[in-house]
Order: sequence, then structure tokens, then C-alpha cells
Amino acid sequence: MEIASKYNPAEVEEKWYRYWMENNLFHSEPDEREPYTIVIPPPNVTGVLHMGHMLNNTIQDVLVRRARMQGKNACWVPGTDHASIATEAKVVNRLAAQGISKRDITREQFLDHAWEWTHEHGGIILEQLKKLGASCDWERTAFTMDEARSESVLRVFCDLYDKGLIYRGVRMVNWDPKALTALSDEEVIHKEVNGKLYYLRYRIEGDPDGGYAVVATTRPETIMGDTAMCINPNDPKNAHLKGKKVIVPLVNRVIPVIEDDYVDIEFGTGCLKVTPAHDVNDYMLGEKYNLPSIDIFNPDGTLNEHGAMYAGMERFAVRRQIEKDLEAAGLMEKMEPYTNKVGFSERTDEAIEPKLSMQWFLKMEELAKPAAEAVENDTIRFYPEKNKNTYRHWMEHIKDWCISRQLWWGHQIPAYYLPQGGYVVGLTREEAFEKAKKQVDYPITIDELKQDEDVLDTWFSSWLWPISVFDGIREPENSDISYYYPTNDLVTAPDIIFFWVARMIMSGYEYRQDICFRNVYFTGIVRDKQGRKMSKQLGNSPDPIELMNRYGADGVRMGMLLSSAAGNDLLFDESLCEQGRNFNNKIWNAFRLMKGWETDDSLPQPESSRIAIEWFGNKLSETIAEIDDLFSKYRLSEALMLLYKLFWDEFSSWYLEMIKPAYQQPIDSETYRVTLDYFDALLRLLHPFMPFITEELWQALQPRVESESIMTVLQPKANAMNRDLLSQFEQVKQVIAGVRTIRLEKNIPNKETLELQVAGGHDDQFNSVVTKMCNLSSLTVVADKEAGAAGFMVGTTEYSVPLADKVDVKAELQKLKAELEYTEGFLLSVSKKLGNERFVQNAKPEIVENERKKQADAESKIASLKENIAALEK
RNA sequence: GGGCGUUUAGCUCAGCUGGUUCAGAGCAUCUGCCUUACAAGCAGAGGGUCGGCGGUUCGAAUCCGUCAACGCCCACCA
Repeated sequence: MEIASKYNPAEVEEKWYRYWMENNLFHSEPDEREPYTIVIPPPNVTGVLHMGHMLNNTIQDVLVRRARMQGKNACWVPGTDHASIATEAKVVNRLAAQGISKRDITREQFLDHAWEWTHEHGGIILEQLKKLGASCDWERTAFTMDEARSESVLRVFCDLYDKGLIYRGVRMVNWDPKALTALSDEEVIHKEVNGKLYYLRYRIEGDPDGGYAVVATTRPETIMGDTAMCINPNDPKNAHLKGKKVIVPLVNRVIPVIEDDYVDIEFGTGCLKVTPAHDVNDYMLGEKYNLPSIDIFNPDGTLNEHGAMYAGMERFAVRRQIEKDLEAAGLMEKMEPYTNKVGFSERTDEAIEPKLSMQWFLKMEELAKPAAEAVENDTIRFYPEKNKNTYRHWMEHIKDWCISRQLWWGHQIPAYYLPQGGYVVGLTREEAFEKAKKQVDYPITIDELKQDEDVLDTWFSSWLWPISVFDGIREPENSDISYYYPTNDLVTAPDIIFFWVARMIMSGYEYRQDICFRNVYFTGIVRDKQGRKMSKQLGNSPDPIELMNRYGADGVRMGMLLSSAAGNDLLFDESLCEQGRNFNNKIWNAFRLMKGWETDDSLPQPESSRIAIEWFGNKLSETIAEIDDLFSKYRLSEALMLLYKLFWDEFSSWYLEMIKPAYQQPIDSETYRVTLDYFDALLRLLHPFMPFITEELWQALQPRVESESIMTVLQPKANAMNRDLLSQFEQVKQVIAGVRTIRLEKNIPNKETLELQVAGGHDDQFNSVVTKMCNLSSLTVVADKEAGAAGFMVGTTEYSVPLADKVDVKAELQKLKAELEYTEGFLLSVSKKLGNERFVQNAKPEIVENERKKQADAESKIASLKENIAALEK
């Protein structure tokens, strides 16, 4: 059968994914084997696959496939996240395009639209993962808002409430005026903004001279919310303001001057305007001095009735207007350019408005304790370890988590307000009603309970993910959770270490009294080759599906992995996929070569093949041991590179060339058999990285039983190895390379045989290999080098090829002299070292011994170089 | 403003507790080859004062100090 010389992934990949699915090979059920579990970081339900997903899921698939081939019961649970803010924003946009405003429809109607959207777009991303080859247990696919997960979330809310860890309170929160919701601190991104520092004049009440105090602020539009001015009690230059009252510009409201050493004497004028409703620090001052709080904003960022003449205007428009009005009124002392940090919403990129509002909070201090400790003492390991620092820092400064969001898409908070004030928390309305009846002393009906309008932060469901996917909240003793939990590895990006990783660890301790995973592998961020983050706006993100069409899923997987040391950002370059594709082709062609051979039982095994087999067996063991070590350190990229070199250089360029029979000649059956075994082992090693081509070739290598798959056979193991043989063979390679160089330099075709002469120590057990690889007519040990030969040295042994007239004496001399010069310099430095008494005294004996050997070798090399030069110069 | 990290070949990176597995790998480059597995290939070659400076040491890419550049995270100076 003719096999195409180029590998065509498209045909192969779909076929085998279907085969794996049809044979249910990804599915896992608890059994007596050791479990290996990964839960997917759930992508947004309506999202599409991007390069970050490609990297993340490729790594997970490598880990899962390898674990499976180590005989473990591997289970990779897929699923999606409802992503409250992002999804709600998309639905709002779609409705807007249809001329529908969220305000005009009911919550139920909105949710119908959201579910419709979810069913339309939901799961596209999971289908895309299949193209990548992801070996997820699709029967276990979960969604953060499906029934089991939703109930788990609500149960946890009720439980934490009952434990007194969840409370409701008025706090300064990060308000997103575009999404119209509060955000957690983690959802706020601080950016530097070029603005102005305005110096405003606040006249002093009752001052006969018309004196005023000057306040520096970046936000003049908030003056209508001022309820005090604050100075530092130790500030001499503002001492005259003590006990006075000042008048807020434009609105002419009288406010007191208070004193607090929070105020920085050096900043601005040392006078601070206090706006408790719109600044976190001012809020604290307000609390401390019992100041009134005037909220001048509507939820959408426009000013309300407290904004006086600016009511109804947008906050930034007010800033521009008020600047003019203050100047006109002569109340603007001056303005300076000023750069400060302003918070922006991660989702909508809208400037955050600090806003006082009633929200639900989760107390973090107690939850954080065991979680901080687990990472600190490596019960949970981070790869790379540097993320421990980041984690520790956050845990030590942890603040309560604002878990309510003013959205509709999500888990509605199971709190129910009573007709005459107060509320109860219950899993269902019925349960809440039962509680309510006990709590109040007036008659109520179930319909009078009014459920809280807010939903929970999306992360409040994601933080339960490793437990909830196995239904471990509702059924803590069920067989799945008992078997699969704790999970083994989590593969995620470092930017959600607080959002998600830290909180999962907390919920794991709270609800399972155990770790939720043993290892966390932090991937880097995928950037383009100029180092820019991939984004839609820049249009610098390739379409993963398109990439897979072009290079094959295996090729793209390899491209992703090659440049991604754990935790380092990876500069993605399509040429890496090309390298991946080329490697596929290399494997494909090695297979073609072997499959093209006829075997002959009567042929004896050539000596060179016997040696090749022995050597490669050792090389294979050596590499497997190294790969095992690299995997234990999560250095997947290096493991893959090692395999790449093993296959390409050692197996294809050396081993196959050594055992290759002459053109159209049969191969002896023993060598053939072992070669197929070696190829089989290589395929198994490669399979976690490149699942499709390895399955294709493994199936073609020999007849397989129906439903059998390379997926479920065991990884090859390292055997005891002969290190001497391995290092001797590296010398042999150098000899062969030396002869090849001579051929190249002298332009001698490979077909022409050569003689090789050896002077010095030489191990002749490899002669058959050298003879074959160099196409030698003879290999002889000689005492002295023949004149008119091209030579080279390997170690202290001299090799030469007699070439008679072909040798360019001048060039040869030049080469030898250069080498002599180098070696003499080398000898000098070694001798210097050995001449240093303190080195000989202090250095470890084996180091000194080594230097002595270097010295002796260099001396002997110099001697033979000199001889050669002398001979040529004659 | 605090903390963390990075800086090694043209590019991307590896070099653990100081000394022949210390100057490495892959890609790219250059040279010669369409040698019947593979030109998506084969064979060979070149390329780095290990960010700067100072120190410790017999010996430093490796340890210490300092400076510089870049990156990330955290933070309430209006």
C-alpha cells in the first residue's frame, strides 16, 4: 500500500475523536484504581475558544492522558460558567439591538432571553475543545447554573449565613455605573489617568476679611456632597481654621472644619474636603466624626437632586462645567496637571464610582486561615512557586468579600424580606416562610415574602466547582466525591489566583475539611510575538480553529507547549505550530520507512544493528527517566522538547540510519521486531502531547483489537541503563560527524568509500557502526598518521582519512595550527590553576583530579598536533 | 508608594545548593546536498565579556551589595 509522503491531520483527527467517544474511552467511574482528577476551569458558557483556552486545555489534556497511561483512573470534568456580568451584558446588548430595554421587561422575561442565548451559544466552546482532542468525561459536563450546581450554591449561602459568616451591610462598594452593579475589589483595575488637581476656595464663614481656605481635589464635581473640611491638628499653616466653618462653593452650604491626622500636611494645601458618600477615606472620616453623608449620584452616574443645578447631568460633564462655573465665581485658585490612579470595571471598563450601598458580604478571616496555611506549607503546591508570594500577600490582607451583584443573570440570593421589616434566609421560599412564621408575631402569607433582587457574584458558584461537579455539597458522602476528591491538578492562569484559586481552597476546607487539589499549575498569558496581550481590539489573536485546520490539532498543541515554561508568558508565534506540523510529518515518514521494509527470517542480524539496538534501548531508558523527572516538576515544555530530540535526532537520524537496509533489500526479522517495539514505545511517550497522530500510527503499526486504543495502554518504563555505553556512543557520533565533515569539505560523494585510520586509544566494538555510517572501505589502527590525509581529533584520539592529492596542505596546516593555539591557551589556563597552591588545597579532590586529567589530555593533544604539523611542513 | 519577578546566542528559553554534563537547547542564519522515509527534508558550520559596576572566593552566569531597564501584583494620599 502506498502511503502519502505528507501527513494529513484533517482526515485522521476527526476519525479518532469519534472512535474514542464511541468506545467511551474518556468516561470514568470510581473503581479500585488510583484516581486522577482534574476539573476544568469553566469557560464562559457563551464564550468562544481563544488562545488562552488552547494553552490551558492542552496542558490539562497532556496531564490527564499521561495519568491514564500510567494506569490511573483519570477523570477530567468539563463544564461552563454562567459568567453573570459578561453574559448579562451580552444579552442586554442583543435585546437593545432588537429595540428592547432591560427596564421594559420583567425579570422572568429577561431570564427567558438569557437562557435562550445560553442554549444558542452555550457549549460551542466545549465542542471546540473536542477538536483540540480534549479527553474530557463529557458525561459529567456541568454548568454553574444547572440544577445541581444552583442548589449547591444556595445551600452554601444558607449555611454560611447560619454560621454567621454572611452579613448584610451598608458599605462603600465599587459601583459600576454602566453595569449598574457593585463589584468586588478584585474586579476593579486601577489605571493611571491624566487629570487635573483643582484648588478650590472655600470661604470662611463669618470672616470679616472674606478669607478662605483652599482645598485641592481631583473631583470638583463632588463638592455638593461635602459635609466637612478636614485639616491636620499639627498643621501650623492651617491652624487659623480650627473651630471655624467654611462655605462650600457654588452651593453655599456651611460645613464644619474637623481635625484628623489622617490628613497629609504636605499634600496640596493641607486641607481635605470630606465627601463621605463618594470616597473611601472620606467615608472612614465620616464614620469617625459622625458626619452626614450626601449621595449626589444616581446609579447610572448622573447627578441626582443633591447635585443642585447639575442634577441630571453626567458626572464627567459636571466636572467640566463646574470648572468653568468656579472660575466664573472666582472660587478657583488654580489648576495643575495631575496623574492619579482611578479604578475601572474589569468588565465594562467604566470608571468605578465609590458608592455607599447595601450589599451582602462574606467574612473572610476565618475561611482564609487554613487556606493560607495549606499553600504556605506546600500541602498545596504552586508551580511556579513564585506565586506563593502573591498568594500569601493577598491572604494576609484579605478583606470581606462583597458577594451581591445587582444583576438578574445568576443565582438569586435566597433572602426574603418580611412585610414589616427584617428578613429571613432559606433555601426555598417555603423554607423561608416557615422561618418567617416563627420570627414574626403578626400574620403573614407566603406571597408577602419578597425575595432579594440581587444575584450572587459568579465566583460564589465557581469557588465550589471542585466539590459541586461531584455533587459533594448536596450529597457529601456520595461515591463520586469520595473517590475523586481531592482533585490532583488545577491548571489555570495566574490572574485569577484571588478570584478563584484562593477561594476554592477556602471552600474546600470549609466543606470537605480537605484540600481541593494538590498542585496548581499556573500557565502564562498568551501574547503575540511582540509581547502584546492577545485581544479582540488589536486583532492579534489567531483563530484557534483556523490554526488547527492549517496545522492539525497535534501541530497546534505542540506549538502551544513548546514555548511555554510553566508560569512564563508565552509569545505565541505561528511558526511554532509549523514546527509542530513538521514534527508530525517526521513521525509519519519514519513510519513510512519502516512499513516499507520487507523482512527476511533467514537473514542474520548485522553487528551494526545489534549495537544500534543496544544503544537505542539505553537511550530510550535514559530519556524516559528524564521525562518522568520533568513531569514531576511540571516542566512539560522541556519534556516535549526532550521527546522531540529523542525522536528526531536519536531515533530517526541515528538509529534508523544505522539499521536501515540497503535500498530495496530486506531487513532481518529480529531487528525489525525490535524497531517496531521501539516505535511503539515512542508513540506511547508522545501520545499525551500528540494524541491523534500517535493513535493513527499505533493502530497501523500492527493489527489491533476493536475498541483498543493507545490511550489506555501503559507508558513505557525506564530500565536500568548502561551509562558507559551511552557516553562511548557519543564519541562514536563525533567520529562519524568528523568523517562527514571531511566529505563535505572535500566534496566527496557519499557513494565513494573512504579509508579511516586511527591513531591513539580506540574502542573497536563500534567499528561496524562507523563503517556503515561513513561508508568506509577500511578502518585501521595505525601508529603514525599518513601524510596527505585529512584528520580530526575526538578526545585524544586522532582520526584521519588518506586522500592523497585531494588534501590541501596549506588549509590543513592552518586548521592544525589554529587548534594548536587554542589547545595551548587552554593548557596554560589549566596549568595556572594547578599551579595555584590554594586551589589545590581548597578545591574538592575530584575537581583537582579532573583538572589534572585536562592537563594531561591537553599535553598529549598538543604533542600529536605538533607531530602532524611537522609532518605536513616537510 | 510597597512587594515580587525578569535581564544568558538574532528570537524564545534551560542552566538546582559556586569548579568538564559551563557557557547550553530549539528556532532562525550561513554552506553543501532533490543521497528513493521525509526539501514540512539531509549533512555540516558560525554565533554570547551570561544587563552595568563593585564585593566575597583559589575560583562567580551561579553568592552578596548597588545601579539600570522591563514586567507583574498589591495599595485609601485627596
